[in-house]
Amino acid sequence: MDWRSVNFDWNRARAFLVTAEEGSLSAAARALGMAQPTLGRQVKALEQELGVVLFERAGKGLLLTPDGLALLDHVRAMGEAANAISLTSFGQSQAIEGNICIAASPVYAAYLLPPIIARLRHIEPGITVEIVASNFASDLNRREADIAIRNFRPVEPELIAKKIRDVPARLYATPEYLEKIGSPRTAADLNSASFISIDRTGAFINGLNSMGLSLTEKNFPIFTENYLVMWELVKQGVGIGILDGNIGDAEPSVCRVMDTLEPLMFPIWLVARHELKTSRRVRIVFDLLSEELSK
Amino acid sequence: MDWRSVNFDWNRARAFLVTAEEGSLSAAARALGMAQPTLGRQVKALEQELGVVLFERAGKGLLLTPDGLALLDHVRAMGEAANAISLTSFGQSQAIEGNICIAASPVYAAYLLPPIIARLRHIEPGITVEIVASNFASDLNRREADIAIRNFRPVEPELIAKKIRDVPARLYATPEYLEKIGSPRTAADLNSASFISIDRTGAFINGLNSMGLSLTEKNFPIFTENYLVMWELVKQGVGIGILDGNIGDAEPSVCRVMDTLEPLMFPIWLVARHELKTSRRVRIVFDLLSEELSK
DNA sequence: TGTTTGATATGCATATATGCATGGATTGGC
DNA sequence: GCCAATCCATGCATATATGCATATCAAACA
Repeated sequence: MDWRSVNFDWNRARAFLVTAEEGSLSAAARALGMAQPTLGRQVKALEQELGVVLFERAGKGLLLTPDGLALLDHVRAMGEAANAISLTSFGQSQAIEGNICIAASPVYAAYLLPPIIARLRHIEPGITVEIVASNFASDLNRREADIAIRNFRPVEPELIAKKIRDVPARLYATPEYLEKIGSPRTAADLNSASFISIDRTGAFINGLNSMGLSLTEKNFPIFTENYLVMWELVKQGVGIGILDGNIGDAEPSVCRVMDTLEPLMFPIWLVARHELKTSRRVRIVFDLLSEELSK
Repeated sequence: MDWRSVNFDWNRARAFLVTAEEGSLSAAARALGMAQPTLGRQVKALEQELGVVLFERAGKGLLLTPDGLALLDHVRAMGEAANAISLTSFGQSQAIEGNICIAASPVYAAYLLPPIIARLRHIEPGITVEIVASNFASDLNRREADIAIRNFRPVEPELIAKKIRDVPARLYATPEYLEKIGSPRTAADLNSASFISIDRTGAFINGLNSMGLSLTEKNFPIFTENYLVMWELVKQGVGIGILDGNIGDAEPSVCRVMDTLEPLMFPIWLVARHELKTSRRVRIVFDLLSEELSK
């Protein structure tokens, strides 16, 4: 076969791809962990090598030329293939040493993961861990994470998912706050209580009312989208918040609100890519997470 | 997006692809026009980078491992895309044939441009060149030229201008002439020297005096508006002339006058129409001029 | 068994690419 | 209209990769 046609610098194609997708050399350099001048020179070199003007240098940022646009599709294909190489080789690597990236919600990342990570580091000191704490489901297929802890059944059919168990969500507040609002014992007693809201859409109210309460918007004077902030507010005695029962029960400064209330149940799913089946490292961490989260 | 998964050395993937397809490092090196040790090191580095053993080193030739085989499909996909990039860009770079008109002063046209044009013709035989040698700024907007070399910042805001660098203007004469006037070493020694003037307005005298000389009209017995004529007069030992230091220094028959004299600095600007951004042909010539004039 | 052939590794001088620091230019906000 | 922020380009010291010459190795063959 004649390989001359692929005999250009492939790294420069990578530079072009990331630059085009990110929109600027600086952003691309940050994404790739390289220096901006390096990427600039690589793109310029690719233009010379291919004899095509890829970008218009336009003061702020770069502008893709029509020629560059025409090439972008093919470069994207290269990137997809490169991604597949990376994922496949990651799965085939039998080395236990290496990095594992775990995605979880901020609450789980802050309160559930630390002791598990500590144990993992003790058992397998060769494994380093990266934690992506986000409320948004990380894209495992793009390797934003290797393992994800989610509270819903994953929709991606190509992913491996394991349901760990159902956990209760309960209401918590400080004893001082509960005393202040008259130590509520029935749902009606909570009609004048303050709740810390964690969404704007009203789904939170509906969820609580489905537990048997009858709350209105006036019960939610405080809003934050951040669960950790909500929890700190609850611990400070500002109002009532809802949280995973296992985490709430472990916090000594708060207590359950109306223990008789039936808790809201939700599932914990552990999700991984197909490489789980071939990579020892992923398997070890997955199994450990599964075991610890079942407790 | 997360680009970490494509952030490995793509050239090493190319090395793996061609090696696997050709069956040996030596054959792959021949196909790619590289040295065999280079390819061997690239493949080895890829194995380390991915944490996968790709080849079994077996005395005669290499043997693909199952892991390597699993990756080969994805690497082939990369190669296919790379091939598409190469073909597409080749088709697009076909359109560079045509004429380019370059405007420059007669001196630059005579002494700076010829080697650059020669190189351009060598690199891009499809491009033909027209040179407008004039002291008057050609009107690019009227397409009197596509690219202009000027010694001042262009005033037209719609033109694209790139400052190449500042060049020194120095005094030159033949060694014989300098000896004849007493080998001048100070500014005062030049008070009886003959200069070849290249303007009538007196700006030339003022320019020289701003360098530290103290000349009067009697020092300018010869006038020509043509720099080339002036330079020939200097080379014939008629008197002292001023010229771009890079051109003057390259002329063996003359030498600098009073080397201690601080040279008069003036800029070189490369100017083009907005078309530069869309025309590969203009871009190629512009970049070449920029590169060569920077030397 | 010795020899030839075609392959992969290694040492070293050199070429090439990279990062850092900085300059220059443009945009957006106050 | 000025200032700050952001982005691209350039110069230079350094790190990295490459090529050449050569050593080493294994298999085929006389």
